[in-house]
Amino acid sequence: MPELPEVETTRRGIAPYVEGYQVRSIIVRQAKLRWSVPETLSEIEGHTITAVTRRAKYLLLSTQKGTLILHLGMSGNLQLVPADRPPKKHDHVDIVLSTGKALRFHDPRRFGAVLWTTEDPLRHKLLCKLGVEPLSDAFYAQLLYNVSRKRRVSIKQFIMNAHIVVGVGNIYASESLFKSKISPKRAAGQVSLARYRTLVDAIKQVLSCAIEQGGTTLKDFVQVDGKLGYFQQQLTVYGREAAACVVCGTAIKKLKQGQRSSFYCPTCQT
DNA sequence: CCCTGAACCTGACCGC
DNA sequence: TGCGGTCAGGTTCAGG
Repeated sequence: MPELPEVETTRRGIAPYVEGYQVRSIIVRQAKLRWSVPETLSEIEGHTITAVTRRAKYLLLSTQKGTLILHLGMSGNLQLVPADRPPKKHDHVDIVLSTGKALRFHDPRRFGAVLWTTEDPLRHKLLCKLGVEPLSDAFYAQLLYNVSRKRRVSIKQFIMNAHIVVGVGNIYASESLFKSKISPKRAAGQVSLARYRTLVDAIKQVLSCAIEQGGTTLKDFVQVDGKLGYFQQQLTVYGREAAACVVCGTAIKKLKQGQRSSFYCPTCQT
């Protein structure tokens, strides 16, 4: 379910109900997620969550004792529910708070993760090799240009590589390339500095716009309050195979790149 | 180091 | 109604 805007929307949604409150208990109904939920996660019980932050698509719940690391995978979501509400199918983990509410992790496909570290979370194995945040000043055209020289991988796969830049998921990768008029098939090493400037701007715009909209570009995005996000009909190419390009009317094409679907306008994007 | 493809898992949908 | 195949918003890992 989540791309970066959905994760950021989730972070903003839960923060007011979580920050400053104590964790009463952890309930694990299904420990087998992407990685097993560690037994040591119970160490968080009795500690106060001091901050909810995000790195890439990971949510970090900090306490004095350690940090709970959450990833929503493909199909995960977090909801704030009364702690005594009966769990539904795929409600794998509850973080029960002293307020009587629980942060409930739901994830049918179980590609998500709930981890615990007492070290600096940014040094964690999963976080330490991540690329730059797309909405930060550390993400700029010259960086992409330099890193992409001699790379033959497609530009689409290149911008989705989390070692380079994080948070550009499959939908927004297609959308950003359309906005910057670059073919997803073009080799990353064959993209000019000028075009990387356009692309970086497009990625920043597409992501921040989606965050402003509340991350509701995804049709089944469930917000923290349980409401379905209002699906904005604003995707210009993703999921629009054979439909008319919003700019020139050409039929949108679909192709597979690195096992993922890409959508593009063969006329506008070169 | 770079690149590709398999793997993890469930559910929805489509054609027969 | 059932069955098999395909597809889905992510990411790591093994191997060439």
